[in-house]
Amino acid sequence: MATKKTLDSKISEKNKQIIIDAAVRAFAQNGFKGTSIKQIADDANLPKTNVLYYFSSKQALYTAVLQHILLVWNSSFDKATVDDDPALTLANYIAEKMEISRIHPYSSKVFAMEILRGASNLNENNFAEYQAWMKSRVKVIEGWIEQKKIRAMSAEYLLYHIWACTQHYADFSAQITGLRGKKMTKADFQTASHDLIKLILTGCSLSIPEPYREV
Amino acid sequence: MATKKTLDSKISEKNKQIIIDAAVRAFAQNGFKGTSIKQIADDANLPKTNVLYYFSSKQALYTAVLQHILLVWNSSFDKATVDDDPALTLANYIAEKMEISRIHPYSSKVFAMEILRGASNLNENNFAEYQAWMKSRVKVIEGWIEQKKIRAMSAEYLLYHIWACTQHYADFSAQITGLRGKKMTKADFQTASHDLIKLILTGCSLSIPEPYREV
DNA sequence: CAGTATGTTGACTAAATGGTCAGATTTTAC
DNA sequence: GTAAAATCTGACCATTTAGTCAACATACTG
Repeated sequence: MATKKTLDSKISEKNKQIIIDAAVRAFAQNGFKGTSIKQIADDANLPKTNVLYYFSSKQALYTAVLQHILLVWNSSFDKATVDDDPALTLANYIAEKMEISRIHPYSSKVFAMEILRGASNLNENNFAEYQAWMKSRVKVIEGWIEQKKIRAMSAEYLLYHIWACTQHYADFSAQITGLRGKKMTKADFQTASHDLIKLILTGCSLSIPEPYREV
Repeated sequence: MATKKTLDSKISEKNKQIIIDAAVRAFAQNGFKGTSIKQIADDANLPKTNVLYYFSSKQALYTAVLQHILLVWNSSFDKATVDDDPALTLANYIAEKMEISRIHPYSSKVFAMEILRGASNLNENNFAEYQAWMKSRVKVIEGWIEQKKIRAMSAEYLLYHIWACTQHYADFSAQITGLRGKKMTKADFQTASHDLIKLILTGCSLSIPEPYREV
């Protein structure tokens, strides 16, 4: 009885991962209701019943997908303090969020859809954690304002605006691609990222830190 | 044969409007696949078959909803020229888009979902029109830059950022409500709007026009 | 007012799909 | 090596739902 019962076997863990990856793509493209288990199973190269062996229902799989997505979304800003430099901290945060949009567009889309639909699948726990994060981050920004390191403004709205802009590049990629006539490359993301950093930092009356200065 | 065949009767027009309104709400909350015709019919207080009398299929109704939404989204910025004042023009545009988010949150959500899912229901025509709009608006902003009325920056990304922030207040309202513990009031929207205008205009090195100065 | 066009509706059908179950196969523990 | 646990899978079922149809009702037109 040395190994814990809850410790998943290698094979179980591997298959769950394959299924979740397929599910993220499918949910992002067709939403919860619009995605069938069969679709996910086909994409994962498994029979439908096998998917249901690992996840007892479509809802359970969807919940697992959401939790999985939340795990990925950590950033250095989570641990920033009032003693850090606001310009560099915010610039790094924006750059990291842009990179997440570039690398995990499907995750971002699933999350966006979940919020659009009313966030009814995010549990109390998720929200409590989120609220605590928000409270502490707002406090850091307000500390910067008190120290006159950054102009007076609403820390809450500032965070919303950073999220909105950075996530836009993942969530609305179809629109952006349609308007430009081609997909944004890695280099385009770099340009957009620096452009956004300049917009927001300048908007906060901060000067642009060295690593983000060139456009 | 005086009246055109295509001219809808009063009763037809009225019912179509009722159905579309119900459909916007339903699609925003459950997505295309997740919404049943019966749901829409119930919400519109009509039998399901009656809905199918006016719209030959769910897809046709959805397409009509999208076209209907696009109609609403005009703004004074559409007709701005390089001779207009950039600060006031952009501030007005942001304020208008914020107001649309406040008043038509369901429309914004349906549109966002459509883009998220790949925009496959927006036809060539829609996109061509959109591209033309974009091209002409970028030209205006670049004109301002040439005249040194506004700092050098990417006009394209600026527009994306304005859309992202303003639409965020409609599309992500569930998240915002969850984080604050209560829904944003009209006054909150006003504050957020002015806050955003200050962020973006300052970010463009523009001073805030009189009507938007107080926070 | 007669006849046609428009609008309304319940009954029905076919397909899709979430989920169950029982039995077969493979892996793991001792 | 053997038994138990974990994994795999096809057959099956109940439900939901988009869309059809035919009959009936109302509005419009000359």
